[in-house]
Formats: sequence, structure tokens, C-alpha cells
Amino acid sequence: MGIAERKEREREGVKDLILSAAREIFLAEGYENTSIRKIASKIEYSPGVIYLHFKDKNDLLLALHDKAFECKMNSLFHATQHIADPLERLRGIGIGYLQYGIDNPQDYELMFILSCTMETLATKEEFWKDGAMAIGLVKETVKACIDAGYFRKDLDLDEVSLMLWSQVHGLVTLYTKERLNIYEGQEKQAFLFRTFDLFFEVVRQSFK
Amino acid sequence: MGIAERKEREREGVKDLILSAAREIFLAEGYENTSIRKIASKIEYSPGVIYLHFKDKNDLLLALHDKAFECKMNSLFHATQHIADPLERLRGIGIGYLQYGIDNPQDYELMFILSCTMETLATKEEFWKDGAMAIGLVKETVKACIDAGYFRKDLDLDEVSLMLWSQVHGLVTLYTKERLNIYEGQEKQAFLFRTFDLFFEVVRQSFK
DNA sequence: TTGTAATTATGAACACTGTTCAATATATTT
DNA sequence: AAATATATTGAACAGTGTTCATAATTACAA
Repeated sequence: MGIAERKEREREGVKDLILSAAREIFLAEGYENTSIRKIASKIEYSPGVIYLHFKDKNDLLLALHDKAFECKMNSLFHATQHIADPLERLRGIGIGYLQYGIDNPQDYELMFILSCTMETLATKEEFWKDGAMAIGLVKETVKACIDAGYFRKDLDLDEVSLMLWSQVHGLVTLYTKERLNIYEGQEKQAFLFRTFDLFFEVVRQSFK
Repeated sequence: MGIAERKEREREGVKDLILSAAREIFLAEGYENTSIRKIASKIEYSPGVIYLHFKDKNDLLLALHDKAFECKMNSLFHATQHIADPLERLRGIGIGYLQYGIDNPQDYELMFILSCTMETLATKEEFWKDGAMAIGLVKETVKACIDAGYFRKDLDLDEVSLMLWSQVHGLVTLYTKERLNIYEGQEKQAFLFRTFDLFFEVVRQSFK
């Protein structure tokens, strides 16, 4: 009997409706202004229906987080994996990360700033596999830099990857959270990339 | 007539009451759980009285931001200014910043993450002087490192200061926002400081 | 086809939130 | 003592996440 399957499809249909409506509101109005009632009224359902598909609001936000990660990681992976030289690939990942954070502040917040996502993961006793995959990509590329002779062999992959990550994460968040206005006269985005260039040059030289 | 003065004192007294109650709740329960009604009931006033001293909730939060900055900057300044060697002073500032972020996540969020503070500053057409002073301290110290021959002369103070700042800011926020759990087995705080040591060594070598 | 069971959806209700403002209470001046 | 000025209140408004008894719809068996 195909009824159970059709029912399941219908269920998933509503769930997708909720998710895409939520995503639209979230991208347009941000985390604080994304309410259950707004989402429900956008898809012309009652507010209660959302709780048939998600445990609570954080659970819904986590689903948005997953979708954003899927998207970002795919594009970052595809845009950099074709670069043969591991050092240039590493630079490409950094620049791609920066650009993504600049262009998608809402998604970035969901992925790397908001606590609700990690809290919800913790209640489900789930591992942050999206984050692990992303940082795994960085570690692999650093390893490739070592193997290619760009970096010395005694470097700790955890430390190096965190150093690279926190540098670009810091740049993105100081920018999106409007903390760079104290640098008057600087064109902010260009300033960001120049600073990343300086950082990368510093790393390249010192890790030789 | 001293009546106007006494009235003013009483006014300020209530304002301070509000601020310290707000600070207590904010530190204990965080940004999301700090409500006007909670603050009012804590000081046994009606909710409306808060709006006689602050334009709105963000205005009150900005006052907390200012207090936190006053506190942090003083302690960071005092704890590092006695270090004669500029390179060690710079390292001291970095470590102090890290430690502060780790120990005071709520205050740190108010100072460097939340948008509401910057938005409120913008509506008042005010400059973020607290932030400017903090980064000014970093720039001065970098300048001292150049003058002392630790760093080469052609470095751009803006770029270097942003690179240093975003590194420690990134470390603090990835830590407090629970993004480091993907590094399994690492004792998080020690891991943070080790990574900072690596970073600082990299900077020291490359800027020579 | 009808009756029963299971699923799906509703929307009112609860306890909150920031904010406003007419009414009230208190204090000061005339 | 009366009039004025200031300080404080708390109800009201429009919103929030979440729950749950009720209602509507659908599926399956008789």
C-alpha cells in the first residue's frame, strides 16, 4: 500500500513549506524577528502545526542551520578543490570563508555565533558534524601544505587550524557586528581582505 | 537652594539602582533573559519607572556596555602598562583580552558581539569611543614594538591591530559560543592559550 | 456505504515580552 | 491651605513561544 508513503510525502511537504517560509523570513528579518506566528501565517497554517514537525523554535532553527551548512560547504568545497597547489587552496578557503560571512550574515550567525543551535544539538546528544567537516577540510589542506613542503612538519594540526579559523571568524564577526567603524576612512571590505593577506603572508613565512 | 541638587541625587540614585539590578540579572541570566519587568520588580518599582531614566531597553543595555568597558579597560590597562618591554606588553594585552573574554562571556557579548549596542550608538550619532580607546592601546603598543626594533617599520598599524584583535576575538567567541567541541580531547582553555602562543610566535618572527 | 479508528489541524489560553500613557500620589512653592 | 510641579504607577496594547482540548479530515474495516 502506497498510502503510508504518500502520507509521508505530504508530511515532508508541509515540513519543507515551513522550512522555506522560515528561511525567507529569517534571511529578510534576522533571528530576532523570526517568529512562529509569522512563519505560520506565511504558509497559511495555524501556529500549532509547526510543533507537529519541530520540537520547538530552536529545533526549527537548527534545521535552518543544517541547510545553510549544506549550502555553504558545498560551494566552498567546489570553489577550492580544483586548486592544485595546497597553499593556494588554503588561501582560497580563507577568502571564500570571509566572502561568505560578509555576504550571508544571517546564515553565518546561525552557523557560528548563536548558542541556540549548539544547545539544541547538545540536548539531542548529537555531534556538530557540520562544523567538524568544515574544520576537517582546513586540517586536510594544512596537512597537504606540510606534505608539499610549504609548512614544517612539527606543526600541530589542531592549533594551526584553530588559528586560521579564529582569524577569519574574528574578521567576519567584527565586520558584521559593526565593530570596525572605529577604523575611520577605511573601506571596510577591502580592509578586511588586506588584513587577511597580511595574516596569510605572516603564516606562510613563519611556517616554512 | 539645595533641593534641586538633592532631587538630582535622588534621580541618580534610582538610575544607579536600576543599573546595578540590571547588571546583576544580566550577568546571572544573560542578555535574552534580562527583562524590564524583572529589573523593576527586583528594585521594587513599577516597570514604567525605567523609561524615566532610559529611552528604551537598548539604551539601558548600552549603559551596561559602558560600565563593562570602563571596568575591563581599566584592569587591562593596569595589568599591562607596567611591562616595560613592548613585545611582552603586547603579549600581555592579548592574554588579558583572552582571559577576560573567557571569564566574562556576558559582558564580552555586550561589548563585542551584540548589535543592539552599536545600533543605539548610531541613533545617538555617537562614536564608539570605548572600542576606539581599546584598539588605540593596541596600536600604541604595536608602534612601540616598531620603535623598539621588534617589528619592521613598513607595517600598517590599522592592519596589524585588526589582525591581532580579530585573532583573539575569534578565539574568545568560538570558545564561548561552544564551537570548539569538535576538537575532542582538548582541554579547551589550555588549547586556546597554546594557539595564541603559536600565533604570537608567528607574528613575532614575521614582523621582524 | 457506513461506522470506527487514526491522523492532522485548529485556535484559544497561559505566561511572558517592551512600551506607552492617563491617572494617581507625593512633594514643593505660593 | 491651595495650587503647582514632579514622581510613580499599573493597566492596556501588541507582540512572543508553547500547549492542548476540540474539531476537522482522512483511512480502513464491516
